[in-house]
Amino acid sequence: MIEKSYNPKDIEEKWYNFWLEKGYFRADSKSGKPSYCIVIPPPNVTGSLHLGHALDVTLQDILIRWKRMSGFNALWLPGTDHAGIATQNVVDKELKKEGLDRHQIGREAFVQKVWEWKKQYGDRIIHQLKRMGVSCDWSRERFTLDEGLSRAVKEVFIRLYEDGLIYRGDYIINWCPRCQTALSDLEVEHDDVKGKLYHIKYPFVAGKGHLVVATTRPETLLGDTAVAVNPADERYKDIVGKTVTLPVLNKEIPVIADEFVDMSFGTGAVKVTPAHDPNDFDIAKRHNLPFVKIMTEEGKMSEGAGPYSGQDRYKCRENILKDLSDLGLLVDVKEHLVGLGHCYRCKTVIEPYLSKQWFVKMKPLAEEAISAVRDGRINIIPSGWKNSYFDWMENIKDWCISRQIWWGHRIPVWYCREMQNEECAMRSGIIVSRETPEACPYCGAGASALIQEEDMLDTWFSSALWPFSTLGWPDETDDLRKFYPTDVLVTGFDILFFWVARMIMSGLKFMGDVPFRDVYIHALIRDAYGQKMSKSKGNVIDPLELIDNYGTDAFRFTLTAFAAQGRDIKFSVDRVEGYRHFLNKIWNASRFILMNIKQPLLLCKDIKEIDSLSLADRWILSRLSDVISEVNAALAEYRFNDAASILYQFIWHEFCDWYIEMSKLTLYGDDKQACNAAINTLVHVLEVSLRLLHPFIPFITEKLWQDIPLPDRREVEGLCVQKYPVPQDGIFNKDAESKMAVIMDAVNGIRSIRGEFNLLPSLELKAMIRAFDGTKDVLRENLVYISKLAKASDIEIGEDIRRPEDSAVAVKPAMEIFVHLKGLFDVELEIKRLQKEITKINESAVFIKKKLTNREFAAKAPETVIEENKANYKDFIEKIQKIQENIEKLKKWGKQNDVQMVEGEFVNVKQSTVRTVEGGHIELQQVGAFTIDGEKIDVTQGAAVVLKSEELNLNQSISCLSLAENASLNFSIAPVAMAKEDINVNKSAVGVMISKKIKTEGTSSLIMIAKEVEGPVTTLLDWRSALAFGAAFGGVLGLIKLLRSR
RNA sequence: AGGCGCGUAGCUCAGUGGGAGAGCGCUUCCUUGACACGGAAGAGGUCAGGGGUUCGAUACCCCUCGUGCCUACCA
Repeated sequence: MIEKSYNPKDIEEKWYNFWLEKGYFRADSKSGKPSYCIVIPPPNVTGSLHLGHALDVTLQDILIRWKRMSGFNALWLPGTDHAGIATQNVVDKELKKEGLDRHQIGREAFVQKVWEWKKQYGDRIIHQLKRMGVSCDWSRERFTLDEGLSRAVKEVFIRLYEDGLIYRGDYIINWCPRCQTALSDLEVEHDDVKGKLYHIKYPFVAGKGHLVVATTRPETLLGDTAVAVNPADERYKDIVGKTVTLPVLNKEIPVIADEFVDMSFGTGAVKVTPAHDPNDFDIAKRHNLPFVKIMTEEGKMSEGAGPYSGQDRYKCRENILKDLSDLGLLVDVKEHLVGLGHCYRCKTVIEPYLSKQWFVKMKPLAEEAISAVRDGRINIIPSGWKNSYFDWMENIKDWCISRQIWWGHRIPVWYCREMQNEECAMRSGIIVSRETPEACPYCGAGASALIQEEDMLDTWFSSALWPFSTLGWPDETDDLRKFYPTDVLVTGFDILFFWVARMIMSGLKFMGDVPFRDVYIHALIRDAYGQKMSKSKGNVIDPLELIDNYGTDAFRFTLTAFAAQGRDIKFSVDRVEGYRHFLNKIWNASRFILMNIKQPLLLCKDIKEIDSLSLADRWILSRLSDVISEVNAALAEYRFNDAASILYQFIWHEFCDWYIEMSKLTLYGDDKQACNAAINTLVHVLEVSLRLLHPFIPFITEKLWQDIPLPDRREVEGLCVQKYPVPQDGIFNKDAESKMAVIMDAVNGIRSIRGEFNLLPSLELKAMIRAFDGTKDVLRENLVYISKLAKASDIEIGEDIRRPEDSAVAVKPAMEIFVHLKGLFDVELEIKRLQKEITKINESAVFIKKKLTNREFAAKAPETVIEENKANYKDFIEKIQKIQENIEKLKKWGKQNDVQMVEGEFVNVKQSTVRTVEGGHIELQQVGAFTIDGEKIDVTQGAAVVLKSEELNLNQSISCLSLAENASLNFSIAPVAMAKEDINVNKSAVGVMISKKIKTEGTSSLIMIAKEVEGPVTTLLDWRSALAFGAAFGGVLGLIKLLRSR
């Protein structure tokens, strides 16, 4: 027997190992099945699992498991990324702890160290992924620095170079002074920072006067080689061509005219620092200005900065401002918001820096990539991201790919120092080669004359090849033939440009085909307040902690349920707990079903072979069929959250709340055949549901599925390789669904009355239902269900039912339900209730009426809409009328139902004792009868308890009176209704309970009876309070006051 | 500066040109033989505000406010 509640820890590791041992995740490059392939966005090898990964892989796993079960040769190719700068930084830090720095130990030793690090910690992320239950083909795991992938990187570099798409040159690049490397534009994060705009005087060399320039970076004036104004600027018309003196350095620089200058900004005059600003660089190129570098790679002032040489860039700013101020050249300082670039790895402020780097020409590559998306060869989902994609692609700039780091792919370039002939010189001695060259291929200089390029490639250069390099490219492998193009790429939008766009470009260039047909872009996960999670903010939720606390399945289901397209996810732990409850529900439903499979097994192989399916059976099978199509459809469109909620709704509210409850009737009944049909249906629906749920919550479904004693089970097989359900696994049956709707209406109607009158769930009700024709027949045929689910032992159904007195009503389409309430009835409450319902319906009715009477509507609205509205209106009006009739009737009754106080007396008292909850005991006195005014009253249910002791508390014995079980009390009392009206009591009151609770097998029901007035006792609704109350006031046997209706 | 998105129940969010849904939370009742990680019944919304298109707008368009993000060379 399985445990009472679900404990994920017991099963996850076991079944993951089972899957691995069976090799279920392995794809077959020779398979004849259609293939389906996803390459994982490779996490950083030194990273650890965060929520973003968790979401990403959960969605991929859902797709892969779904496709695998749906008969595809599914390959999910896993791997990790070497993450050049990030990994290098990590190892740098380690070295620092040892008091070392990578330059001290040298390049080779450092790289060796990183490899060791990778060996030691590189598996961590993989282990963490496995805990997510991912069904990757681990036999194909790749690492971007693997030999094969490195070969692909070299090959791509060389081919791009040969095609003239890679070049080397001096340009302004983004330089991180801390990481000491160039970065691509994408690797710079822009943040608006409060800064200042300084207005500085540049005196004219000839004559008096000066020009005022505005700058946010005064320290760069040391590298100024001109001042620029707009040629159209009237203010400076006569100044162009003059010479000004560069403050502090007293260098003469020209005033030039360039259209770039924005006349409206600052003073309209710009200092030009060609070596430290990309715009100034362009201006300088146009005007042949000199380039003066004033900073070092560490972000300190260099010799070019003259007297400030050696100072930190910010210290220098302070000093220069002071000097300018002293010289009277600083004329104004204004607050100014500056968009500052920061290194995406270390957040250091980026320095635009003139430097010799390698670049990829992007425009030619981008063109094809744009049309691939435009013409639909690649589908971006949600499609809103297409705009961003096009926008970026159409304005793409060349990609700086060289990095001054040691960990990664070294640029396969050598330089010939000798350049002995023209060709060699023409090529600047650049040798691009797959192998280390023995000699210069141009001038024949020997190996000793050749120096290898020190720089490494941007990590994203290798990631861009991931969809084909992992499949074996440049070799023409079976995998490549079979799985390229891959089917879908699942990732967050944060790497759309970094990675997705570049993969598309390189796939098209080198494979001649798109790398994937769909790109599914999911949301980013934020914390409960919508903030991005980051270590520095300390708001990071560790997925492994969630897994430990709630289990992988609950975590996965939460992520899935949240994964609505196009919105960020505000993640909170509470939600995970909620979905764990869902798993517990599944667990217990399974437990119930497995417990009820009776021996010998009567399980049938095919549910369609079972005759004598009941309405409930047919209904749930029909619902199942529908759910199967909906889930498949949702998955096909990447509507993960829809799929999750469809399943949640079905399992919990249809299967558990309705079907399982109904099945109990047949399960515990005498009809063997019906019972067999029910068991088969239960098992069938469970089995199919587990298959349906498997991609979402693989562990619990596998475990439970293994526990089902299926007749044709092959012991060794796992659920994860079973067929994914198709609609034929259910049996669609419209008739059953509409009949069930009638039954549900009836049950809901009765339950509503029970709930609103606060009647005990255990109280058996007596109901009458007025219904006609088909509805009547359906109700009659399925009376047992209504009786069971609504707890109504006595139900009468007919066309000419008349509403009994003291009954509450529920009006449903095609039926009116009356529930006898007898003494429990409260006219006022019922009238209020019904009037409220009328108000509600009336609002809708008025609205529709308005529409229907509008001539334009009748003329222009589509026929179907008009019909629909008419039908709705008719229903509303009928309902309102029926309810109104009921209200009228109630008002009449209300007059007769004056409340009276009646005295009564118990007779034939026998005594017995039961224990109270608190450890005391209650003496029960069995009563043969009960009289009021000498008239003998029958008692239907429960025991009337009279507290007769003078001073009782709960730990003392309480003498009670218990009424005979088979007696009946015709004018029973509505305890709750009374209590709601504030019963008033005084000290002479006697507490009376009519309660089944006191009987061993009983349920509870409570009545406080009171005489005369003094203070409300509304709160005395639970039986312990009642006992206490009775005890406090004491009581006298026989002195009973009853509220009596009529 | 431009672009994109969001604003729906107390919270987190679905959703659609024909008068609004879920989960959690809340209120009341209940230990009935899978489950209190449960069952039953309720309460709760001018669908941010204003204008327009339409027979009809929460949905489509425009504007405003609030909010988040992306891109960008404004010194």
